Amino acid sequence: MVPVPRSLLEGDAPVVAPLLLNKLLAHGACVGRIVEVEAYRQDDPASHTFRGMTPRNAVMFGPPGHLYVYFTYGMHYCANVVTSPEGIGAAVLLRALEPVDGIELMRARRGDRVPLSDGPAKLCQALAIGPEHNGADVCLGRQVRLLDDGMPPPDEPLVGPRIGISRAVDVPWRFRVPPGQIRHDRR
DNA sequence: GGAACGATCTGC
DNA sequence: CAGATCGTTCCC
Repeated sequence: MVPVPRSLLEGDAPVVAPLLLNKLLAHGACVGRIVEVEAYRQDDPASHTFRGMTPRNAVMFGPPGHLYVYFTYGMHYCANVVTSPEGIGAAVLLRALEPVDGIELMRARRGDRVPLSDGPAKLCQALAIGPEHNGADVCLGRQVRLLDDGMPPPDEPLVGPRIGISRAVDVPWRFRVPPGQIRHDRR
C-alpha cells in the first residue's frame, strides 16, 4: 500500500484518467476503489478551465496531485485530481468508488441510502470530502490520499462520452472498470 | 445589478 | 421527470 507518485498524475488528462482506475481513494478510515473517472482538459469546452483561470478553478492551474473540489447545483460537492503542470488547467473527475473500508461510516454519512458512492457527489458525501479539501495534496498522505495496493488498471477499460455536460458531449473521455472486474477488497 | 446555468441526486 | 438550492459566470 503506497502513495500514488505525483509523476504518474502529471500528463495529458485523457491519458492519465484510465491509469487512476483501481487506485484507492482514502480519507480517514474510509477507503474506496476508483472505478469510474472522466478527463477534463483546458482546451476542452466542457472543462471549468476552458475560459481561463478564475477564483473557483485556480487549483486546476496549480501543480498536479492536488484535489479540485467544486460546489454545484446549490448542494453537491465533486472532486477532481489535477493532472496538468502548473499554469495549465486539467483534471480527472472522480465519478465512482467501490467501497472497500469504513463502509459503516460511509453508509451513515449517506443517510443509510444506497448505493454509497456510485456518483461524483455521492462519493464526496460518503468520504466527507468538502470545500476544506480544495487544494489538498493527495500524494502526501495527509487527509485525502490516493493509494496503490498493487491492483493494476484494467487492460481494457470501458470508454464512452462524459455524463451531465452540455458541450463536447461526444468526446469519449469517460473511463470505467468493466463490471465483473470490480474488486471490493484490498490486496 | 441581474439572470441563467450547472462535471448532481432524490423521490414521485 | 421535476424540484432542491446557491455559487459562479456572463451580460447589460
